[in-house]
Parts: sequence; C-alpha cells; structure tokens
Amino acid sequence: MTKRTLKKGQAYSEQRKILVATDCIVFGIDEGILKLLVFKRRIDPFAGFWSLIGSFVNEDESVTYAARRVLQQFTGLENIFLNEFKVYSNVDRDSGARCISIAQYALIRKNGYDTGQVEMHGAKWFAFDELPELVLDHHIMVADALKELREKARHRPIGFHMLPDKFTIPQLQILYEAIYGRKLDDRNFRKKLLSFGLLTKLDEKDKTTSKKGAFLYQFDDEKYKKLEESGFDFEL
Amino acid sequence: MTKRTLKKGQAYSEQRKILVATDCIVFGIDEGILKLLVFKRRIDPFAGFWSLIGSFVNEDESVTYAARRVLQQFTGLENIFLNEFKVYSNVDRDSGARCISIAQYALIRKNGYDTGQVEMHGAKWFAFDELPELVLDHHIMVADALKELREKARHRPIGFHMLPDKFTIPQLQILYEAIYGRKLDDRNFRKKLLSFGLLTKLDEKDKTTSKKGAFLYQFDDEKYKKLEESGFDFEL
DNA sequence: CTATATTAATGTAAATTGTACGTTTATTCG
DNA sequence: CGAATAAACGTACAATTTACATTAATATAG
Repeated sequence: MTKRTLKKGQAYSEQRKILVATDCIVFGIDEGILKLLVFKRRIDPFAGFWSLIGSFVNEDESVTYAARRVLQQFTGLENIFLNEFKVYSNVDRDSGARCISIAQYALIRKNGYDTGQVEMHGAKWFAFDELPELVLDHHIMVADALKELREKARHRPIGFHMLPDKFTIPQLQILYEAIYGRKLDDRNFRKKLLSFGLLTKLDEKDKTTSKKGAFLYQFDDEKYKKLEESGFDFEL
Repeated sequence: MTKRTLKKGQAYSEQRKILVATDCIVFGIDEGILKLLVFKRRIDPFAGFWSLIGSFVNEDESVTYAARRVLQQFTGLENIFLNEFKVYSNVDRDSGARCISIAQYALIRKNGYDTGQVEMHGAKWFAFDELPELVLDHHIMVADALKELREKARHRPIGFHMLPDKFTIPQLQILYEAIYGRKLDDRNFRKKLLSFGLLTKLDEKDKTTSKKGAFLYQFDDEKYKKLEESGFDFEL
C-alpha cells in the first residue's frame, strides 16, 4: 500500500477504480439449529464454489436495495430483516478485482421456503458445524456475523425475525439457545421475557411439540418502538 | 430506482460506476464538553462549506487506511481509535456524483493538538449545540455516530481513547457524563469502575483541579483483552 | 498558623434484579 | 384411568444497583 494523499481540489472523476459489492450472511433456525444459507458462485474466479449470497451494487441502487434484490431472487421473500455490520476492504481480498464488500446479516423465517425457490438457485442451508469451505474472505464474514448476531440478539429483540409471526415461548427459548450456543433456564427465561410486557398472549395453542400445547404469542412492535425511544434496554 | 438483476456470469468489468469515500466523525473532549472536529470542504460541490473530515478511498488502500491517512493529515496523530459504523449509500446522497460513504467515528486525545495542525488545515472543533450546518448528509452521520458512541461506550471501554494515557477517575466520569449527556453518581461510578479491576493506580496525583489532588490511573489493556475473550461485559 | 473552602475518596442500608431450584397443570396415549 | 410429557408457575437466596452521608487531603485566605 503506497502512501498517497488527496490533492486539494481533486475532481471526483479521478476516482473510479473500486467495485462495490454486498454479501449477505443469511441466518435461519431449523429444528432448534441455527443454519446458514449459501449458494454456488456463478462468476469467476471460483465459479462453482460455495459462496455467501451477494451481488454487486448497481449505480442506481443503495446497498440495502442490492441486498434485498438478491435475497428476493434466492428466497422469494421480501421485507427480510437486514443488518449491515462490517465493510471488508482489504486491497487483496478479491483476486478477481479491486472490490470492497459491505457485509450484512439477514434473519429469515425459514419454513418451507427452504425446499422451493432456494434450491432452484443452487442454494443450500448448512448447520454451522457442517459448513463447506467458502470463497474469498467469506468464512471470516460468517464468523464476524455470528459474533455480531450474538451480541445484538442479547440487547435488541431481533430474534423474532427468525420465527413465525405467532410463536410459543419454548420456541423462542430454543432459538436463543441456538444463537448463544448454550442452554438457558426455562423458568428464568420466561420470567424475564414476559416482564418486558412486549408479548401479546393469544388464545391459540401450538400443539405440535407437546400434549399440553403451548400458548402462542405475538411480539408488540409498536410498544417496543415507544419503549426504545425512551432509552429502554431489551437484554435477554 | 429500477429493478435490475445481475446476469449469470456477469463480468466484473461491467460494474464501474460507484465512487467509494469515507467520512470521519471525530470526537474529542474539551473541558468536560464533547466536541466534533470539522473542516472547510475543498472540492465542489459545496467547496468552502463545513464538512466532516473525509476522503475518497484509493484503489490501493483499505477504507481504514484511507481514514487514517486523512486523519493523520489533519491532526498529525497516528493510531487513532476508529470505529466504522454505517454505510451511506442512497443514490442521491451526493449531488456531485454517485458516491457511497463509509462512516467511521474517531476518538482522539484532544490536548494541545487543537491549535496547531488542526487549524492549519482549516479545521475547527465545535460543541454539539454550536455545530454549523454541514454538507450533504453529514448532519445525519453525526447524529447516528453520537448514538453509536453512546451505545458503544456503555458496553466497551472505548472512552479511554479520548483521555490521556494517565487520567483520574473524576476526569473519566466527566467524560462519561459528556457522552451520555447526563450526570452520574460519583460514588457509584467509582465503585463500579474499580470493581472491574482494569485500572492500575499510580503513585502520582493530578492537582490541576483540586487542592487534594486526584490519583492517576492507567487502563490495563492486556487484562481487558483477556477478559473480553472469556465473554466479559464492560457495562458502565 | 489556623480556619475555611474545595474536590477526592470511602462506606452503608434498602431496593431491585438475577439465579437456582421444585412443583403443579394440561393433555394425549396406552 | 394412570402414565408420560412438555408447559407453566412460584419461591428462597445471592448479587447487583441505587440512593444517600461522611471523612480526608491540601491550598489559600485571614
């Protein structure tokens, strides 16, 4: 890396050499196991190898838009929860070109979608202990994203984005256990969770996992937004 | 924004239109007041207006490197603490060109440096309630950075980067009060702070603010790194 | 050379929150 | 109708946070 300074009054047009891409670390929960969606890369170098889902950012779109566009393509889903967490810009990170990548993790409601559209695009869900090798610096992105997710999920109610709109408390607990990678006490989890007053209990029960059945709840987004503004800390 | 999809096997070379810049939100503490360093922009559009310190990212440097380069230029300081926190990529954010900016906040030890090199470059420190208008979306960046700083400072020991290597506990408290924008209880602040065991008490005293004098401390970086690895939460 | 003013430092009791457990409840199925 | 199973509830103790009062060190004014 040579030292070079921007000359006074340098024109915009002198600067045209860096490509901008975005890569998505797509998380989903499946049978209590946190999984990652990756696909077979189509462009050289490394065409045919496993890669994160990503795209170049076109001139007429924002980074977020580019990510939504490519996620929509692969999963068919809109309104996916996205969180940009780091820019990868090492000069030699991509042997194909000088290209920076804005990494974002995406949380998706993985339910049935995993068979259809996803596989059509050569994409596949992997558990973290069965991840294949990934191209470029994507394995670093994944490790960083996991760290970010763990930290963020503790302080913000983002886990809900990986569950259906209506969910049970045991389901949520299993999700958190998958994210943190450790067991939680069910009684304390429930107590703390409900103490926030952010869940609306429904009259319906989910009976798929027990004879007794567990009540379904919904997350109260409106209420959360109000609380957040007044400096409320979620902390689970 | 038009919908456009990346064609299969699209070559890297077809994508060349977005400029990459970085802007630094430079924080420093001065007499218990949190301040921001801005400078008079030199390139059109808006040459002559107040702007964050920033630069285009050259092809042969990383984003961090570009930020360090430009900060070095303005302050003469190396090893400035930098934290990338958001990418601004709206299509119309810069009327001069299609340009994304990777925003980073920088924490600097503002002490004497503010007169010399800084003013030579047409830069100036402003308190937050006296900020001038800034170009482009820079006022949004500042607001976002402040929010990030407040959140980060609560959970990570980054405030120290704005103080001299040797500092007193009252100094640190004043810093935190400036960051949070509210008073803290001195007895509880000290108790919690010392409970981490991350400060090394020196034999020297600083007598500039009181007759009694306050003991100087140093932050134990080594010890913190070890604790951090084993999942320790700073929380002040 | 003593009293006063000023900031630093230490302490403690009550309230709140977190942790570690045991028990009861609703339901299906044999 | 009893056994099995996951859900839901409750409680005692530990740890942490909060609110508040006192003592200590020293320069300076009188």
